[in-house]
Amino acid sequence: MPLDNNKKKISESTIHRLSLYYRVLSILEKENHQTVSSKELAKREKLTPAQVRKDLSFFGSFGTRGLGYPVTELKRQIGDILGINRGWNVALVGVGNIGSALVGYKEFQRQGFNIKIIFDNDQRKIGSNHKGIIVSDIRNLERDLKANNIEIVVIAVPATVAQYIVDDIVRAGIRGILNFAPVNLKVPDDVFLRNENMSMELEYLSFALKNLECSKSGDGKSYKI
Amino acid sequence: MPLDNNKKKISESTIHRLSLYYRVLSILEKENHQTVSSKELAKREKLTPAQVRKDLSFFGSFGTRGLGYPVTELKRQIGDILGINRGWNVALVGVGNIGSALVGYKEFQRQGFNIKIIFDNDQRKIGSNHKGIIVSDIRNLERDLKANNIEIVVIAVPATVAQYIVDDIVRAGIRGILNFAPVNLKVPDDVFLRNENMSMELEYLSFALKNLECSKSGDGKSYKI
DNA sequence: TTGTGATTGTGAAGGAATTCACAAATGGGG
DNA sequence: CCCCATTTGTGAATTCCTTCACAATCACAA
Repeated sequence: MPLDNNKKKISESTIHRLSLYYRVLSILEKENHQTVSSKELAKREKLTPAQVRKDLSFFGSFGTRGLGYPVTELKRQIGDILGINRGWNVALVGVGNIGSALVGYKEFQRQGFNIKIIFDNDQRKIGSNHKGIIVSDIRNLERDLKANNIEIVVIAVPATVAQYIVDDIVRAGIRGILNFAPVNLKVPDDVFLRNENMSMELEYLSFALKNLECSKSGDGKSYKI
Repeated sequence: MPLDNNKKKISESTIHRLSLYYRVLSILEKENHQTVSSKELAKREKLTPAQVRKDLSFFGSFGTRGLGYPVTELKRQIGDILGINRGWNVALVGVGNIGSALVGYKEFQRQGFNIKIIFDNDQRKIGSNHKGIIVSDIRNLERDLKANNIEIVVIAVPATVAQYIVDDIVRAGIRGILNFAPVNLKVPDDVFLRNENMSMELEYLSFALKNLECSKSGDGKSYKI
């Protein structure tokens, strides 16, 4: 048993919901709301007020009884928890279909993820300009990752080569990887790998539509067959 | 109490795992495996064998005791369950950054999602050719959705206009919507809406890296703080 | 034909996540 | 200055999901 004492377990879903709260709070802030109740927050994300309060309570007491949560302050707090206030240096590997879309994806910058460098192995792409960033040669991956203090790498290369790229990235000391290739990558235990599987939700829709006659269940989260 | 009898509840996570199984089975098929055990299947997706067997058991008995599951047959079965064998007519709204990436995203076609028509409201884009598809005027949305027998619509428009588009889509009778806009959309109860939030996994990485010193827990699914 | 090793399918147990329910706290109004 | 309406924070209860554990079954070999 390692030193697990006085450390609370935070589930993956709680973290994902923090992302949702953050987004809603950004909107509320623009709409000039001073405070927001767990009830309102829940309604905007189709959750329960208790869920919102419990999620937040893992990290502290941010609200005022009788009033709710201070919008701007809570947004800052969640940003701190998620670590997106500080900003991150991100590299992108692969400027194909998906890659080029990600370079211009405003939402990333807005959340503090700054794409500092882009890699590709295609001579025709290397040296070209994408939204102000010159595409680098993948052969200089390790050197350039270090030179740019990259902390997170986004992979948008064909599935067939993704594992080789990941191996190089890990060797370069990167601990955080977001993978868009539709393949399961192997990384050491001390590296965080997350997958973005864009077909998954479509397949869920497909399943839901196919079973339409059986209708949605109450919470919209599960289906009868 | 409605007529819930003899209807099993299938959770969202089970469906998502079916997607994973399907992908692995496609690979195993290419690698000419005849059969696969729950153990092997589990290993390839970092799950437990029991999980694999239970997931499948919700839908039937596809394996042979002592042998495992027949690769090609199981792939077909899961394809049937997910509804991706039959193919779906998909429309895309918005050919910006994300939209144009999705048009060329091979994985969609491979899973039976065929983008038949593309809409935009930008006069400069309407009429232009994207991977063999001529961009249609959003003003003809309802007419063209019906004319093309569209069943699923993918939304890749700016967050500010997404709700208006969705309202139109719902009015046109579409029951399945995949939303890439970073905003929470309202749809009637009988419409299936799924969100693809590409920042979410990056934010999860951010959280994980920020809390690195506290280390990963055993299963890599939760973190101590 | 029968024995053996492997693997499924599944109730039951265990664990995790969500919801409930209420005491504690607060701001505002009279 | 105190009461009331409101909302938080949180143990306890509940629901949901995963894992365990083993009987049932099968292919294959001898």
